[in-house]
Amino acid sequence: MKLFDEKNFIHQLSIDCVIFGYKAGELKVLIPKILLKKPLYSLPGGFIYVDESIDKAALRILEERTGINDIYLEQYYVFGNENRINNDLLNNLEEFSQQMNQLEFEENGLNWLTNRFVSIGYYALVDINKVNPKMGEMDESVDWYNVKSLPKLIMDHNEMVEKALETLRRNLDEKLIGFNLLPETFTMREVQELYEAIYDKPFARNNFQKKILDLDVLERLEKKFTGAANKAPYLYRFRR
Amino acid sequence: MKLFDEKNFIHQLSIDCVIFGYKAGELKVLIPKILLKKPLYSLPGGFIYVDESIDKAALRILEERTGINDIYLEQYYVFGNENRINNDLLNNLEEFSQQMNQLEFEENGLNWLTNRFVSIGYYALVDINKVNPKMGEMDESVDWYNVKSLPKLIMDHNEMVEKALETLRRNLDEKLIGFNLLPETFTMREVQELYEAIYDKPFARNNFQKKILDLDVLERLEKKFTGAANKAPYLYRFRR
DNA sequence: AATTTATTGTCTAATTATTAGACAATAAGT
DNA sequence: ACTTATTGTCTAATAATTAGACAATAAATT
Repeated sequence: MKLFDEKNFIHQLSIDCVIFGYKAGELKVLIPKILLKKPLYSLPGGFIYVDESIDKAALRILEERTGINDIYLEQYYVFGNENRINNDLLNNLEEFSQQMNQLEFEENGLNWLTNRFVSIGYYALVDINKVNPKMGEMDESVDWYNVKSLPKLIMDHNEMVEKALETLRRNLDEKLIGFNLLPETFTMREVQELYEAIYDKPFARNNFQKKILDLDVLERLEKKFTGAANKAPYLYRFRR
Repeated sequence: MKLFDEKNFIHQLSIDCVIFGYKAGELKVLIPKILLKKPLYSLPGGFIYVDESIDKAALRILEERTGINDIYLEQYYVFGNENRINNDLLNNLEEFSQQMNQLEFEENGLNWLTNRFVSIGYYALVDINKVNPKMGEMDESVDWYNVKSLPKLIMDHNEMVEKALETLRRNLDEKLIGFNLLPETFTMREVQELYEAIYDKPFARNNFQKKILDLDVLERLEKKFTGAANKAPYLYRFRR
């Protein structure tokens, strides 16, 4: 058995990903549940090969979890407190990966995993419909959680999500990255509801529509007849 | 001789600092010159102890170079291309640190320095008058260079400065951090010239003054009589 | 087929923010 | 007393944002 080969990874450096998705008015985060007696929730993460760029490592980790490889992602912060140690791993060594005990753990050259880690935070924006969440080797399940009601995550991972959301908010208007969270085509109302979910505040419909159209990045397509008893909205597509 | 003790540092992870200062209308960066036959310019950098937070490591490195310990600094980006290897070091092994050769280098357990490195970029803002630039163990000199005319630096360090400047510009208005570059008291003209140096563009004097005063973070002190044949400007101090 | 309902797209007025122009105040030189 | 260069601030012009209004319309209801 060889879960991780220490020779190939940069030690004490990891990547953790906040994967944002959007559905039905809620901004969501993909959270795996780790297979242990006491359920543990953790951001999807991984390590960097010694001959791999950190961006490629993040893309690889994301593809492993989502099956998507042309994902929007951005490095946003490094979490490097001196006490960033995976105590949950230490406390659960015997259960970790098929009841391996401390001795076997060391024999397998896995001791480096119990050291202090510096973690590079990435956040990703995905069309939630395109994602086929895959479990990691140690996971029991993977689920989407509303960013406003996440479970307690290990270490400082809740703080990592918080900071990712702050960065997303700062970048949303400037970089026009929000459309990565929507399907190929969408209505203006869907864009507005997405923005309202991200900023957690309402926008005025008339002015929001003007602001988005003035960006000059949307292409208006045919109307979308929903069957509702009202004027049918246009569909739009993000271009460029 | 023991320059670096590999046991105590996190391997393949480094910190590099872009130290900004301001003088006479010019935004400057502190650049050490490394002691080798061919002169090499490099950002001041260092490594992280295994029991040290990355922020503390950055502060320690900055204090070593500037003598200041209450410095404003901010982590801004991680540079992690797979080819970030210090070729200049590799090519100059025999000169590196008192003519150490490849064999001695290995015997001293310094081989880890020739691996690929991931570097966390920090930028710092200092009052240039308070700084007493100190040379590192391998430096021949340390000098302030105008950010617009830097020498060719090793590896991707020029790119690191460029990205630090972009981040400084993005944060300047939002976080009001520019005053860290000025002495305790200053005139409005000096603030404006600082902003003009950072953004590399002129501002209208009347509106600039209004904008800065409207921030409500400056305290107006006595007038500054310069001896010039014109109205004496007020001195201001940044508060909070 | 006319009427009603809920929503969409857009227009205009009101408000606020930004930019440009102007000028009095003033410290020291002539 | 007059001149010069610069400072501090005011006001008008312009631009951007916000709030209010209303016609258009897809389908259900009468």
